[in-house]
Amino acid sequence: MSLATDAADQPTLYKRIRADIEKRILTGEWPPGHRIPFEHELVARYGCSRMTVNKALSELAQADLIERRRRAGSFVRRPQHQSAVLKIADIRAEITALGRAYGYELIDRKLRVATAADRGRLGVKKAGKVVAITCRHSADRVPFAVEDRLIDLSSVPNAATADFSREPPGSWLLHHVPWTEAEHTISAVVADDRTAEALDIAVGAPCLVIDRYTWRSARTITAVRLLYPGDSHRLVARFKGG
Amino acid sequence: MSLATDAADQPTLYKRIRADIEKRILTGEWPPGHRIPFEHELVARYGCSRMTVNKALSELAQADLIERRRRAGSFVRRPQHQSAVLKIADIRAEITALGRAYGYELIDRKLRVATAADRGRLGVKKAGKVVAITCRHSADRVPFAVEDRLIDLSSVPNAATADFSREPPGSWLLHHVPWTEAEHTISAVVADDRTAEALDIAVGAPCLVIDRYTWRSARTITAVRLLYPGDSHRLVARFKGG
DNA sequence: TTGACTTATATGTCTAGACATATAATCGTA
DNA sequence: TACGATTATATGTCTAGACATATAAGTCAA
Repeated sequence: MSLATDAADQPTLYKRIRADIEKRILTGEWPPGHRIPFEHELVARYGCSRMTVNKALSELAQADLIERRRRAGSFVRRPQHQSAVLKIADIRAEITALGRAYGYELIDRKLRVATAADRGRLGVKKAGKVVAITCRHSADRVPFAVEDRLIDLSSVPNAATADFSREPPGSWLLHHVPWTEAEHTISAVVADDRTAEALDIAVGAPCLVIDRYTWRSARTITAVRLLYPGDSHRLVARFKGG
Repeated sequence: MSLATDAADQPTLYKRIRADIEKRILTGEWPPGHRIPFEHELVARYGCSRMTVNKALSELAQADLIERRRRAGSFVRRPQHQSAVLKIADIRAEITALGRAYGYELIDRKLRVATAADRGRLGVKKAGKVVAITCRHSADRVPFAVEDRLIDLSSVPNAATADFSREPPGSWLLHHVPWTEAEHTISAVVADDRTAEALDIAVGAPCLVIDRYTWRSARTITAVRLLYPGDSHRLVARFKGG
């Protein structure tokens, strides 16, 4: 994530090793797919112990700059062409973290055999059962977001009996179901009647939309659409570059 | 980033330690500002060496979940009230990467002494000169985004003479000016007359907005607002958890 | 009360080993 | 040739130490 700077600014060895490699990757000297020197080679080059180069390489791997493969070595990764990453734990945590009072309201909960629309949304073919939930999150008693969620009961049978009248489904899932993969799509819409009412905004007002799909090893867990008032809510990201 | 999963899925100790702490943070059990047990306490609790807990804590620090302070301890960070990270190199690269034909049109370019509004937007106090640019990006001849940009000439004097009629300012800056920090804010608005015309959409149609500020070590370089048609454009992020 | 100095302590980095584990490469066999 | 078993090897994790360093907290003097 960060760029290589002068060695003078980075007295520690592992940072220098990391910066050296990072620089070669970012300048294109080592293109995607290029094999980085083995740990034992770097150990020899820098005259340090293996743990030191291992720390440097581990951090580069954590930053997705390189990929490490046992027995094969470490390789420069293809840059995520538009890597948009959005990490949301859950809304309750988000609001609480902002120091505001969290409020939750279950608007609707239905247990049904998946309709064609449900199946399309979840990306499944078989017509199993699903739970459909509509609820509202608020911060300091002001509507913060409305949530429209579908949970695949064949993946999460427990969800059929969970009490979503008090605990938001996102938090419940977070505590009960581990996930392996997720996808977020951010877009914008204008509020329809139902949304406008739930968010207490005007019909036609802009809304920020986050669609999230969550899988557990190729098995769909849940699909959720979150609608935020577009003028008040913002997704902010701050990051370092070179 | 990742969620806590069963210990069975995470055989290694440092990952379990990391997951345990992560879970407590994400569930709010350990709120922002809370002091995490000292390394030596975790060493005692898990019965392992200090390097093992150090690795767990280092990764949490790298992921910005905690902050480590010498002599004081490790503390839960206030989550970037919604930690959204969005890295976009530039629109031209984005469109090209999608395999679509990139088109660019300069709509307006003005060189002026910064107005009060300009200064507010750039976050500077002195009334230096700025370049204000409005342009349009298209993909396969369909409007993709309109860009409204301000460049601080006291930070980037070269921008005064750069030819933005052919090269988009984002690409030009990327190649000519190194940056150290950036901030993105994503929101939603409805199209006004000018935007509707530029994007060839209806007035009142939803638009996704990305505001980006770029700095070079505390010095503002540029402020840009990108407007995308909200129904067609989407920011997609896919990531792994667990 | 303020400022300068000292001290205690938690983290930061590093070492020289160890064993585990996934897997590329090799070899042997059908 | 194709496939299965074996081996070599690079990474993954871990230990029990070490010294460095930033800094919170305490001490003492002006």
